[in-house]
Amino acid sequence: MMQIGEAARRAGLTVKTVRYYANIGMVTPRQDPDTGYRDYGEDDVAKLQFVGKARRFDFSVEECRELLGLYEDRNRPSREVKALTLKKIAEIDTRLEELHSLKDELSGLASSCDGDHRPDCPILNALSGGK
Amino acid sequence: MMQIGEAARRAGLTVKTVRYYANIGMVTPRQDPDTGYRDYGEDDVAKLQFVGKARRFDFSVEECRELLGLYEDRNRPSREVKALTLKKIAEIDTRLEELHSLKDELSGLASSCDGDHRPDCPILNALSGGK
DNA sequence: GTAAGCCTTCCCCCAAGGGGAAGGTAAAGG
DNA sequence: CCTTTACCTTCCCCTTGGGGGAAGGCTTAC
Repeated sequence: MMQIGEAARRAGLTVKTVRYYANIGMVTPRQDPDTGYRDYGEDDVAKLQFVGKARRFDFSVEECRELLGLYEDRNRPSREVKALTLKKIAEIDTRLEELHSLKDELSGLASSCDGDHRPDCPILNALSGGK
Repeated sequence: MMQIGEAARRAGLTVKTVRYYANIGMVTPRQDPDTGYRDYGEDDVAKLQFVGKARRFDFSVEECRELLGLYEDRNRPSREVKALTLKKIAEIDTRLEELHSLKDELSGLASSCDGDHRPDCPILNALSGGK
């Protein structure tokens, strides 16, 4: 059993983040009745690592909570996990397309602009153009 | 001169958003001293359209404020506008790379998972793996 | 007279924590 | 024994870009 600092270090998270996860009921450690200190076990650290990794995969905190539930359920069908993953991939695809088209438009504008000392600027002209 | 609803409609923004831009001092209309109503002119609507479009290009509100300053300065060098645009393009590139690698990793996990009724799930195994 | 459709300010809400204040606790050093 | 150091606790405000809705004021139409 360890204090929050050690648990955070092992999970690669900040203390603030770990405390936040405790507050929202995602990873709830035991609490020492004497000191009031949170007390983390190995299983808690494993959950924190799991959540940290899922967050890095762009899963939201709510999605992490869901994944964590599946993770703890020894009998869940892998179907559910895969569905969440595919949904996340679809979201990433959507965002990729948006960013690609944004980049194309901005690149077009940038290449049409001299970028010198003179005031004429096609970028501003485009931004002020209708719609 | 028009009321906020009409200005918002013309700029393709919500009233809430237009009011927000007034509050943060980005597009500040005249105020009717009798009714207290905001009073927008054609130039204000043009600015709102400008900001709306820049926001759709993923410029932050602060960046929009900067662009708007340049837009209003008839003598600004186009260099400054181009620099902001290139910076934004670089940010988009960074995000694109992040999302690409996320997608690759998630796709790899998803394809290795049967997604059936059985509990074995390589996705969860990967998420619970070290690091 | 009152209902509709504008407008105003004011305040709380979201995600996912970060920053920092004020104060309790435990162990090591002088 | 006292103090410093390094932990820990709760509490509250801040971030982005507004959305939702309450409570109230106006003019116009019926």
